[in-house]
Amino acid sequence: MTTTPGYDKYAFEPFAVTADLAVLTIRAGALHVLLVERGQEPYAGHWALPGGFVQPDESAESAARRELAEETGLSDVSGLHLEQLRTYSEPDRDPRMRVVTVAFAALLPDPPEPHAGSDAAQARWLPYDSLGPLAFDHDRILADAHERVGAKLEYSCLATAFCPPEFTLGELQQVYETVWGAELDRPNFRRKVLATPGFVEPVPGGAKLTGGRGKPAALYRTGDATALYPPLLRPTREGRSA
Amino acid sequence: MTTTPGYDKYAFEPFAVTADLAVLTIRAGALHVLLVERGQEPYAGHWALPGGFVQPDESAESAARRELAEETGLSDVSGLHLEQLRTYSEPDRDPRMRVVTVAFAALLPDPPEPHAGSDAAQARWLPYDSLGPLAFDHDRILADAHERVGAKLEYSCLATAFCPPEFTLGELQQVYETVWGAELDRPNFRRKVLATPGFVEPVPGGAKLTGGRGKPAALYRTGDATALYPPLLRPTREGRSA
DNA sequence: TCCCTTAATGGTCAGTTAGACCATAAAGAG
DNA sequence: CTCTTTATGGTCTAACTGACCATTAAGGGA
Repeated sequence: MTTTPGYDKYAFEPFAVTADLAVLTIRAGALHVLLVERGQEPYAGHWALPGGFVQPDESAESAARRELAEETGLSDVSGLHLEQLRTYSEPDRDPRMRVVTVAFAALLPDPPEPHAGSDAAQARWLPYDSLGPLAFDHDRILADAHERVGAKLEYSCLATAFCPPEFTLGELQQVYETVWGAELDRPNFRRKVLATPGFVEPVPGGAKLTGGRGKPAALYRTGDATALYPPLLRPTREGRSA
Repeated sequence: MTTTPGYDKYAFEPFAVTADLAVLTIRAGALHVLLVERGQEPYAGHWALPGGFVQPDESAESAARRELAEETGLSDVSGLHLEQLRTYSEPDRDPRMRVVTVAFAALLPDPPEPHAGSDAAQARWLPYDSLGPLAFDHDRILADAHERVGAKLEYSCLATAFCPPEFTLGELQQVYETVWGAELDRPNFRRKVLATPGFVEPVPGGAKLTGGRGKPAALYRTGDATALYPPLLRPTREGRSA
């Protein structure tokens, strides 16, 4: 197995391939991530993104969805939004061996209590802010996931993936505000969402009443649109084009 | 080496990992792709994206850049834009063995004549339109590359990566038109580009004269901006939000 | 040499959109 | 019963886009 470039083009080193997940949700108005506590070295005691090896008969996407089901304990993850982020392949990302990781982002509506994986690792929802250093390069993967989701909110109808089947426009707005870390004007947000055909559609004859302290809000469901055109741009960030 | 999910989480199958490239350029107003002709089965005689195995001491990015240098014959590829697209890992994408491919898109200004790789495979620039079926799932990879680049032109200053060090606004506009397959209004395009600080900056005291048949165009260089805000959106495509 | 064509550049004008903001309605809390 | 809270509806203005016209400056051909 030579490593000389160009010497034998078909020499190759077998790598381990894993699928790791940045599972995001919004709980109590804050972005939360599903993390597992590592029980062994390296990074014993550190939090890490859930994930596992891709099996011979499955794609990275299949592996990610399987892991998602295992870690969240959800019986049906087929409808959840799962998005491939990118692949991390630096030679020294895992001190034990050469591991190539295909990273995914998953978006969940309500935070179900996490299910302890079969490896007995503790799985918990932790707030995105106030996270210590994660194991391996998972800080970077998580940051990439955050940035990707934030960007996709601009030009896609992805935000409803964070919402339960029926939701109010206030909840939808909170998704944007939480992910972007910025406040939005409520009437303007409302105008934009309702002006986009297929983003949301009103629930036939309902309005949410109890819990809230103010005027009851109308309930909406996810529409059939996937793209948001023109986009809903994040509040101006100075130096964005620098 | 078990494949039973959950049975032994740390069982893993070693995979071959390759980095494949969609090298794009614009030649004579048409989008061209660098392809190599396969000399052996499977897909002997078919065109394929250039690529190769990731070596033990390099990341997928390094491998992609190395392949890029080998296939194009360029001595310095360090300044070229290289972007990771996504990873293709379906179990049956290569009939010979399990191969996981990290795909990249590369953007080149002027089309240098391709360099025959060390495996003696013929490498050629072929027009993006009028391509027959490619080997493996490279059709899909190439389509994904096209879509990604087209999307990034909207909200980034990536277009100059297709241009030589000094270029006219007409050339820059042709990049957009070629990738998007749509015509743009010249004065409006000019207004937008010049209104974005750092997108392009004028060459100190020059104007392009000869070759062209009309009024000589001013020359510009790539600016220091990377993002385009607000974005330069593609002409309205009906059903975009459906 | 003198048009004619071509392409770059400069400008106008109206429709659309986004951001800021005010006003009203409808619930619960005290 | 009034105050607070939240949803909803509406206005107004600046910015931006898209369509379009005008002018300038080159080369080509009669």
